[in-house]
Amino acid sequence: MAVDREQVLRAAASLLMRKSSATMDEVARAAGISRATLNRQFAGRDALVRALEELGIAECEAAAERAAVDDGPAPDAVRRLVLELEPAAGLLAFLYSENQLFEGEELNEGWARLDARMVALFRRGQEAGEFRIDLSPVWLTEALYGLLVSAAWAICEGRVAPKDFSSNVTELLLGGAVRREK
Amino acid sequence: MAVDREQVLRAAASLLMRKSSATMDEVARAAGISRATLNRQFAGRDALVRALEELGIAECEAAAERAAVDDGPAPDAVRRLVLELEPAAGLLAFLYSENQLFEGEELNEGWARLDARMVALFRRGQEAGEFRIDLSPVWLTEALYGLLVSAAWAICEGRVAPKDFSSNVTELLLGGAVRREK
DNA sequence: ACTCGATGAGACACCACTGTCTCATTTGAG
DNA sequence: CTCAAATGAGACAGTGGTGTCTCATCGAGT
Repeated sequence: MAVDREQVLRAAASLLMRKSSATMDEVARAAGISRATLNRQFAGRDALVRALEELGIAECEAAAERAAVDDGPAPDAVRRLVLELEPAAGLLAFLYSENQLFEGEELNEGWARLDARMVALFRRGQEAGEFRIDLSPVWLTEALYGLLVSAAWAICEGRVAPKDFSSNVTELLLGGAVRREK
Repeated sequence: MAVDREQVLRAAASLLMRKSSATMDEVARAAGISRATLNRQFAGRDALVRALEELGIAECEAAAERAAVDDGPAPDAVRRLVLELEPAAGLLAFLYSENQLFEGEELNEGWARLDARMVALFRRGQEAGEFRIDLSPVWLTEALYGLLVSAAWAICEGRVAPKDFSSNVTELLLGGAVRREK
């Protein structure tokens, strides 16, 4: 009987990704519960969004863990990371558009941890001579987020095939659009 | 005396990029006019957003025109395009997060025109052997938008230097992150 | 069968934002 | 200067979403 909190969060994320202005009533309906129950679990819209933020951070950190981003060649680590991040891309896309979170000058320190991890990954690749040094690790991190969001959106809109998600992001991020002579 | 309509739109875009949920009153204040005047020029928030959309499309098309995206090598055309698109990146970032526009299943045909133009550019590059063919033109177009928005955001947040805007976007989109042997 | 906790449905007041109105003031042209 | 148009400030009700409440129902464990 007890509502599965995480399942509610996933339904909310799935809906809010497509319609960020969805009503609490719509969210509840999408999760298959009543508005009353939704409010019992999350005290207000803010709390729901915060919970989604926490979930997003947790999923990203879990993905980074599974991908073992600190091991092996950096390009391979990026490939593994994107692969593991794919299931969280939709949630990430929602949080990305929710700039309200960062408006309150009080951004969750989880993002800082994640950013630091990503930046370290790209910096490691640069120091190993695998990544070019004229693109800052910070920008590469931002670009990774941007590409993940773009890919999630494009798939959601049906513009690109879901199966191409990770290869699209990885190949563009690492190799770029220009044809390379081997 | 007559309020400069375009100036109002720019102020609105500048504010809404940072706070997409800004009140009409906040928008008016940011534009240096009263709410009454704002409502006299744009009949409601929808009209304002639509006007911003039109402005964004017009700026992108003007940029594509100035960049002469159909002339010369495709990679150079992309470089010129990004360069010309830089002033519109902020507005683009706002519109990008305003998925409401596309929610109403009635997307402005201007976007379709722009998309077609971008897709044609990337396809041209592929057919000339300049771009790799394992990344679809549609995805490259989406990625270009995503990188533009990411760069605009990163600069707005102070994470990357404004002067690196075009090189960051262009170099990553065309060359990727991996170091290349010349 | 009983009971207790959780849920759904609905009602309710509250609040912020919106759109519109009025009126005094300002601006610019003739 | 004079006047008409535009603007700013404020008031006003309407609206949609929110948070809270009550009450009936449901379901699982005893």
